[in-house]
Amino acid sequence: MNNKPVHRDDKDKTDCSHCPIRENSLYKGVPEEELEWMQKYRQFQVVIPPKKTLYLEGSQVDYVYTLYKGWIVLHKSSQAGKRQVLRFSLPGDLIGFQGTRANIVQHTASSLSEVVLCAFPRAKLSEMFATYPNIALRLLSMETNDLNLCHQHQSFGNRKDAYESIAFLLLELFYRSKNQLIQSQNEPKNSILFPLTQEDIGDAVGLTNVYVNRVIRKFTEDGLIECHHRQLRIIDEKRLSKLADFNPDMVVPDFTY
Amino acid sequence: MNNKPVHRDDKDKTDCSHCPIRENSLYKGVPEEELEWMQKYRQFQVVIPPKKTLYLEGSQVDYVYTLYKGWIVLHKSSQAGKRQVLRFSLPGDLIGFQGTRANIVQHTASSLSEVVLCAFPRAKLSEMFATYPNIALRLLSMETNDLNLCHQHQSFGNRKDAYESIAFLLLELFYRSKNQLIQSQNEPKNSILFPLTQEDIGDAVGLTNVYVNRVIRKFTEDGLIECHHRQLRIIDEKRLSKLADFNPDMVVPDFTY
DNA sequence: CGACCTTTTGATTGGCGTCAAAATCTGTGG
DNA sequence: CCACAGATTTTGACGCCAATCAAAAGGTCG
Repeated sequence: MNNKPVHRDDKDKTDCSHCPIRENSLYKGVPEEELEWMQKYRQFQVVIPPKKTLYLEGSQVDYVYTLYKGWIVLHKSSQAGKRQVLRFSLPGDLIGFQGTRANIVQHTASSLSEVVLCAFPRAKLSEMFATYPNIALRLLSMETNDLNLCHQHQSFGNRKDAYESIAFLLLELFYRSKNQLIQSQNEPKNSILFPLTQEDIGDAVGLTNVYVNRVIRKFTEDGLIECHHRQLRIIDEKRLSKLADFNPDMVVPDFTY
Repeated sequence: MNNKPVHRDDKDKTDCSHCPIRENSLYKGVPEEELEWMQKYRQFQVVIPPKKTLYLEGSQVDYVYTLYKGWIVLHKSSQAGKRQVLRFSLPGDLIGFQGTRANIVQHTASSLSEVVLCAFPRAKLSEMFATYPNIALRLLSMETNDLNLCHQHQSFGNRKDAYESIAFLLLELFYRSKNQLIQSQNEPKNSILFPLTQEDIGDAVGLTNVYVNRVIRKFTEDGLIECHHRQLRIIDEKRLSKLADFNPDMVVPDFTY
């Protein structure tokens, strides 16, 4: 994987006015005049090939991104070289908001497939909040949803076994993918595009790729799922949900404001 | 543990104007006029004895709380009855912001010691943001800090072993406690008040109380810590930090705005 | 002082990691 | 369009960290 952050030298930047802003949940239900204001500040579009780094842990990120197309993985690496996946970001998600002083981020963001993002300058956040306070509430809601999902992932630690953890993750991604405002066309009802390797799954739930493989095979043999060619099909959703102690409300975002 | 949420019937509510608002990090550096406005809306103070529930997973929480005194644990319980600790909240922390539609929270908050909280009505958030946009930025920063801490906790899953996880948690709590704006008096430099049981620790890092005990004993024998009578003393901070792959920046909040 | 909670210790078990190697897939260049 | 290199998946054997079960000892509070 190429570790050099993208668009440091401002190439790849193109106008993003053609990205349908309405399709991002951040703007759902926002009055037209607010949208026009937002539109003005969405500075540019970024297109990244698969397996590239959007930004690195410890680097300064002066933009907030909305993911328009493709999957991104947020992760951290330990001294020992092990990787912890924090979250898989799907189209419609907000990325790069978790900066602290001087906009330093604490995690790395990498593309899993080809991705398209729109960038919004963080420096304008203050102005935006002053002009449209409701956007602040909305952003807070999105952060809250992120935190709730993160809490779910924390619970991977005390689940019964590897089967439960992996089943939960698969269902989570299935439902989040189906819940996107931006829908892929020509996709069977029980199937989604799925660009993860078994190692990605392992790094998310805290298992080795070898053991993940054994579990996935078992699920396949038992007729619960099919997972080939970057496509995930949930065959027996009911049984899988029961195994995972899962229900969709646990992972689908929910907006207060 | 008594599972009935407190102050459902509005007892225990007293004026909280004597709680020094300046001591909460939410208000650090906020201009005097904004503070006065905030003060007006802090509705009441809540005092809770140890081991009581502030609010239950799935219930409606119409207030945001700032913790003034004592420790609180945020946790979830699985079908299997196992408990996952999401976070220990220390004085100065914001609690109960993670509500979604209709202010339903996804976790339970319980007191570990006697706690004192100040409550702010969520219904006033919108008004507050419109009046003082900078408070919105500050709240977002606090949420971001929470999320970063949550990401650290996610990484308990792929740490080398139990020693590393527990060492990290102890150091985290030590530094967060020392970093509080509200300082306990008469406290030795290398020691903090520590109301957790070994079972609490286990539920946070994903280990059994039995194994936590073995690790803590080993740390004590090796002269790394002392932990008796609700008091934690870090004896060999350097060695413990190395063992945990820890540095304070990982857990101490950091405000952009 | 007695009931309950928390800590401590020992023996046994098993889920998952580790190591290794083969099979299959994917994408890239000739 | 095929060939080849690297990435990913698959399979097997073996070992260990931490879970589990059980019970005793120490602490705490009414």
